[in-house]
Amino acid sequence: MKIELQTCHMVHECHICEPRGGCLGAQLLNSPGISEHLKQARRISRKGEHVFREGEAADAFFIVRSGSIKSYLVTEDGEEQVLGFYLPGDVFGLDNTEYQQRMSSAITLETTSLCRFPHAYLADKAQGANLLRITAEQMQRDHNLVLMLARKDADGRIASFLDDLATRYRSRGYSASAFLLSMSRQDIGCYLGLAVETVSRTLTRFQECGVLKVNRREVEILDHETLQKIGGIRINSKPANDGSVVELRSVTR
Amino acid sequence: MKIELQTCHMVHECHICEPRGGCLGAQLLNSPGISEHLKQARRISRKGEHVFREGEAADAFFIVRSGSIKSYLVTEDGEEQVLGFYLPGDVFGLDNTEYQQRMSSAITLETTSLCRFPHAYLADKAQGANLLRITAEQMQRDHNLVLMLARKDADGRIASFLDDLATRYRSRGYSASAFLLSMSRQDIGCYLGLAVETVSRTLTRFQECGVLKVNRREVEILDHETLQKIGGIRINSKPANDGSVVELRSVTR
DNA sequence: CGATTCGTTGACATGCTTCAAACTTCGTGG
DNA sequence: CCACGAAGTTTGAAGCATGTCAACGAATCG
Repeated sequence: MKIELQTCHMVHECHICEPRGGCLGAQLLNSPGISEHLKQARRISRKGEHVFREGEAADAFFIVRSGSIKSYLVTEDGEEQVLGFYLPGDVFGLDNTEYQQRMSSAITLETTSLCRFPHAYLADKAQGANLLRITAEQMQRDHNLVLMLARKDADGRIASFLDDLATRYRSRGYSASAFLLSMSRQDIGCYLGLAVETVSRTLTRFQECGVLKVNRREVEILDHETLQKIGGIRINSKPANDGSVVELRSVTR
Repeated sequence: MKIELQTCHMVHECHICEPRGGCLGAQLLNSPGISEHLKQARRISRKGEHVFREGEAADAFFIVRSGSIKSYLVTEDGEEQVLGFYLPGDVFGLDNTEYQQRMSSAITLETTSLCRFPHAYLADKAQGANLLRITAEQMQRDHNLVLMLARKDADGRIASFLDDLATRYRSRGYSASAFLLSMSRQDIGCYLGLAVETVSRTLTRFQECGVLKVNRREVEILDHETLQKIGGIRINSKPANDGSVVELRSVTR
């Protein structure tokens, strides 16, 4: 099997954001008079380097230009819990404590190019609405993870995970059918609350069923529909409004 | 068994917030010239009434004065996923989409008194820092839930859940050893990703081990230490800083 | 007072973890 | 460039924790 692999490398302009309806990064990058400043804030990290660690002072957030980022927590016993993965176009680093300390750590999964945006900068430009959107997106992601962990079995979690990756790649202009996993089985298991062996076995079984092809980090999705079916339940996008009135009773004292 | 039960009812002043170091509610309530306005915004809901539903337009957030609230999502197949419970002093309703729609539903678990704060009001008073704190707290809670679902077994989840309730009650001036569960076994299971039967069985076993006494909604914790030990791992409060330097490499183009 | 919801308990099935081993790939230093 | 060890991936076997199904008693509600 030889898949036409699409990697995230060498994307040097933020047009990756355009298909998403103009993300924060695009808006900031296109604002007049600041391009030069931002270009100086561009950084490249090699695989396995931390962008920031839990507890550090937070004075900036980031946008992925190319590569990928793993967000994770460390528990008391030294185990890690992966909270999510950030792909090109994703914004991260806005989830800080009230004292502006990092609530999680962020590490590169491969050679990664980032843009760094100082927090103060955001306040100056009154990008409140954008900040709101990023925060809302982050919460939606967290809720989705909770839903997966609480209600789905291994098959459902893996299928949803792959489907989510495919969707995100598509929305950024990459192939949704063939891509390279930048994270290890370990990371996937740690994200989905599964043992590595379960991740591996499930992928193998999916392959045997003809849903996808997988070889190490290379993934080719053959049957998106079935994959989504296996993924099953997800957050209801439409309000569960059955026509009933709001029941909140008001009592003035 | 007859426990001295402490309920949340009849708390009519927000001094419940004081022990927490002055919460948003206390600050807003104590601000000059607005008390009257807020008092008019006080509402009482009976058990099982929605404060808001997923998808509705969001124009206000709330603080629990007495009673308790369940926050939840509805999945495509009509199942619900509980995201959390709010006790007296807790702020909720700030987690909205970028279009100011509710991301989750909120329903009362018992007769509940709330204060309603219009969003516009928050902006006017420049309570940005407080809003930041609430959002950060919300994210911490979400992360904790993810951690529980991904890494803890049934015993650990139940123990952590009870320990968390105890801690929150203590910080609000209630007894941390004896309290009344306002949520059903169903709700607890739906929150922790467990079947009702598992919740029931686990509580029974904890009682047999002498860790606690439980009778329906009445809970008395006999051995906090063991409960915490069972709860096991939690988010590491201290940064995992092993003295290593920040590894982010900067490259100016 | 009957109907319904809630909580408990038992028996059984099973999906996932754990343990173990082998193979492959990767990185590093000789 | 090769050799070696470390790390990542896969596969198998066995054990067990949790879900499912079923039944019953207790509390609650109208």
